[in-house]
Amino acid sequence: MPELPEVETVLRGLVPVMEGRVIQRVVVNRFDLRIPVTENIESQLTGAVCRSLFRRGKYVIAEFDRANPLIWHLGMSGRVRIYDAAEKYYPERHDHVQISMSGGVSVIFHDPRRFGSFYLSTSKDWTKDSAFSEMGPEPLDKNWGASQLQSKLSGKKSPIKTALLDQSVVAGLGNIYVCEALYMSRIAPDRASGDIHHSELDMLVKNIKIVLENAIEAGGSTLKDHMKTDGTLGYFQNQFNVYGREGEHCQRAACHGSVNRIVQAGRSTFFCPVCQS
DNA sequence: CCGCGGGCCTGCGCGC
DNA sequence: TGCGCGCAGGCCCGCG
Repeated sequence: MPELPEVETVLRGLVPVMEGRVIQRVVVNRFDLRIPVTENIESQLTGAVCRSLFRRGKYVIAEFDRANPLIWHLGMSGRVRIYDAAEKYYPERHDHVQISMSGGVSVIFHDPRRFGSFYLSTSKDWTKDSAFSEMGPEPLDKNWGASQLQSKLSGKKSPIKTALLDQSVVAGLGNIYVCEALYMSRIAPDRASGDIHHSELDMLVKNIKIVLENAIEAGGSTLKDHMKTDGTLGYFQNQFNVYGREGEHCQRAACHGSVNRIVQAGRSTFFCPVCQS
């Protein structure tokens, strides 16, 4: 799925069609996502005004006037399509939820692997939902820096690659951007988290922010293109330095290394063993 | 408590 | 062309 930048892109596509509008109809085709879709979600959301739509980590949250917040996650394969009033909806396999908004726009949640979620929080306060109780800081928050990261990593023996995937350390990072940020920072992925010097973490934090901001910017332009064509909000192809480039020459001109792939905690890690140490 | 492996699902690309 | 396998950007659970 979608890591933070993709979720942010989806969010930006949804805000203009959902925020401030009334939900006119909800159709759920499948309730058995990894976390089941709330029973009766159709009746709970029909007629509700979407007050605000925002992102936390890899989740999209919608707040309503008369229903508890919607906790929406795209899992690994989740996508969103948008049909405006003039367009015909062409159903596809794995279209699990359709939301019709006032103004005539329909939002489709499509997720082949069904690792995503689409449920109403049991609390009026979304922060009380268990998805967020242990969630770490937002990496793009101005207040998130090397000291905040270091406090989460101190004493940790797990490799830095694995630690950065832990949403309680920092929210929103996934396999791709962790690999990219470590490469940019010249930090080897198998370094013990607790041993990484503050100055290195400072570089790492800066690069995490840069890689995420660049991806969001790329998503923004992709979004513009997609909105003109098929209305799909999903992944966008990005130019990665190491991710998926096993065997290729390191992108750093002066480096004679090549991209290696190893498995850490069951996940592929791509890195250059020459310039990352 | 921590860290890892497995499981949840379907689809895709690869090698044979 | 068909088939089996490995792999996939996430997250939770259980085990050692």
